[in-house]
Amino acid sequence: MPVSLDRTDKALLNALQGNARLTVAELADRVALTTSPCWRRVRHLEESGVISGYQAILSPKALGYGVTAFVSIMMESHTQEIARAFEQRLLAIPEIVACHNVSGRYDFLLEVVAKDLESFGEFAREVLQTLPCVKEIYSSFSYKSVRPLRVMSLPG
Amino acid sequence: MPVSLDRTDKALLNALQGNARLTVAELADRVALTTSPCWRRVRHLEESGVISGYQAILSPKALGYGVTAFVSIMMESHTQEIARAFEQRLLAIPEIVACHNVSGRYDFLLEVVAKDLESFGEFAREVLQTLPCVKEIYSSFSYKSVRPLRVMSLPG
DNA sequence: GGTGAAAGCGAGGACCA
DNA sequence: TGGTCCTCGCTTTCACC
Repeated sequence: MPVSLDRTDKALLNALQGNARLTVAELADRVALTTSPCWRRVRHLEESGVISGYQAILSPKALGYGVTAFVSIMMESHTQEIARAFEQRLLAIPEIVACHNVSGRYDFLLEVVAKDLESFGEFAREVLQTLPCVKEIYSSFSYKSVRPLRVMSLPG
Repeated sequence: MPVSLDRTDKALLNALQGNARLTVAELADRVALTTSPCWRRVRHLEESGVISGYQAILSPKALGYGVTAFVSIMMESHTQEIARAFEQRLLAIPEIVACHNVSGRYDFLLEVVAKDLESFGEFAREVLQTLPCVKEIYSSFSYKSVRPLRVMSLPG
């Protein structure tokens, strides 16, 4: 599944991670190519699945979400069906921004946004705690996002 | 800081979170507008900071990163300078995809990618453990990303 | 808030080295 | 692979409702 990338591809990916709206002409400039080969490379990166999509990044603050929390959830049991059903429930909750099934002491790690601490408390009590088969919940709040943009740097 | 959004704005944001490359014409279609007002709305969302940017999303798998780990780090001390310096160190490490300063038992929560478990182990030992003032590290591995795309759903 | 139209530019393809 | 040129359609910005 890994795709081999040369220096130019990596430069393209780094640029597009910073700004997905760059025109092919601007991209071509940055990697010292003309538009055609540049465009072909980008298309190849898309088709090979290296670029899985383009996303507008929203500011939680501007949307009124002052609190970002990381919530670890321990399940009471670990059967396939329970996990699958649980994941479906999680997907339907809009406050959950990201969600991983993880190893270790807890089974799920969620990233949750809320208006403020109070409304997070309400959310935890009324939504998370009432999910079936939840044994334990641990919440940790983000004081600050050290790396505001999720980026996979590709040195190269 | 919160900006008030009507139904149409939310629809635009939901659409752009799914695909930042949608043309204004396509967007206008989806929200039953013509291109001009649609374009004005998008620009307003950008200028008001609701849309903080546009990003190409890369596939860790396609880049050869088979392992995603969440690493919790406990510091030995908590002064401003130490935290600041520590954060600078973290920012320079390309394997770290995301990073938050958090409350609770641990002080930092990192999301890290690695080729495989073995190379993660090496990374943890040789890079993370050798950072100054680290007291304790706890790693948890992602079996599966339940929500592949980070999205803030905006119902309404 | 909304429409329609005009100008300019970028995407995407055909073709060559 | 990379480069040149060409065309269609979209973006962007008018003036106006």
